[in-house]
Amino acid sequence: MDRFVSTFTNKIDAKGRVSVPAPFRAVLERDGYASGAAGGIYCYPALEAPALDAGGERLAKKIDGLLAGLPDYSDERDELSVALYGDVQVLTIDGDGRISLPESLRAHAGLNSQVTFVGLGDKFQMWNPEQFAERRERARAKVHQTRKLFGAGSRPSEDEDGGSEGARG
Amino acid sequence: MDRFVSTFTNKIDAKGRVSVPAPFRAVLERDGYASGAAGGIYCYPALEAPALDAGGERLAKKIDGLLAGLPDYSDERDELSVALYGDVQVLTIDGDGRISLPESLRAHAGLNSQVTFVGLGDKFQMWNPEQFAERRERARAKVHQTRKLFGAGSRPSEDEDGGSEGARG
DNA sequence: TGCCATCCCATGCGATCCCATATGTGCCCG
DNA sequence: CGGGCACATATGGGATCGCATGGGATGGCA
Repeated sequence: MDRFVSTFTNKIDAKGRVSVPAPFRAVLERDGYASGAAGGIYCYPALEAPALDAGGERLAKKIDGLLAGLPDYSDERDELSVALYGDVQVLTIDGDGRISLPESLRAHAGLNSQVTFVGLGDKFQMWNPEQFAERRERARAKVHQTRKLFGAGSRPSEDEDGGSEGARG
Repeated sequence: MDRFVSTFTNKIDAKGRVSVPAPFRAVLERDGYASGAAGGIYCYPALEAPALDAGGERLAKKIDGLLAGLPDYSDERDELSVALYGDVQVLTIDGDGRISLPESLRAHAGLNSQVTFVGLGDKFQMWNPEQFAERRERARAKVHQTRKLFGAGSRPSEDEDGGSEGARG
């Protein structure tokens, strides 16, 4: 597997450390992260949410690509550069698969005792569990509506609930 | 055969494990699932039914397809990703053809002692047997009615036989 | 020299693997 | 044509491994 999927909630211990979910670590290793050695997790405050974005090399390259698409000295690029690179922290995973989150990052996401890791494919996010619960509800509602858009065009009978009666051949 | 068809009902054991019907396993293997190795079953709560949707690589690609059209760092994409990837669990099939269902998934589908596997072609669903029975009754009634509209009332009572399509009793 | 970050070790719990068993099915042989 | 044997599947239980988590030790930096 090579994508970040599903969600996990882990504890922050007294020293500010938190275990990175094992499946995510596996993805990071495939993504060029040499466990215990050089490399690291790129982590920065999410632009529009009280959460942290994080990922490996692939994420770093994506950010580069995003900036590359903008004219060199545009305001937009400067803003994005500052917003993205400016707050990036390179986190290292210790021998036990844990990272320690700097205070500045914890503050942005409102992290105190627990962290919810949310897989988003190319990257993952770290949330305060409660705030994430809200966000998830919104996201679900949105998918609901988006799905109808998709379903309308393609195969109306194949998706979701109507399918149960298709069991018999 | 390369599609999920028919229905099977298996037990959940004390550890929360349940056997994936052998025919479904066969489909999964053709779909890129390397038994015992990397890969897995992608499983998430169905949006409009108390059931779980599940499938192999083909299903995963479908999910990717939904996101493919959206710009990389838009808020919209993040939101969709949360709902799509965030709720997905990657289940691994053990050496005996069983998966173990996490509590979060079991809760959504109301699964306790038994699971009804329902083939839907590209994917399959997992239901609480009782809830599925209800759902099927409604569906059957609907079909009946629809048939009358078409004037195809040729075999009004013989069709469904109330069969015991479950693998075992 | 004191504080902070990293590393190492210990532990409990849950997940995974492996083996055993029963039952049903298909096949082969008589 | 019928009985028995071999195989596959589903299911239960025990053993083992990995992961998350807590605490102590060690080294670097101020």
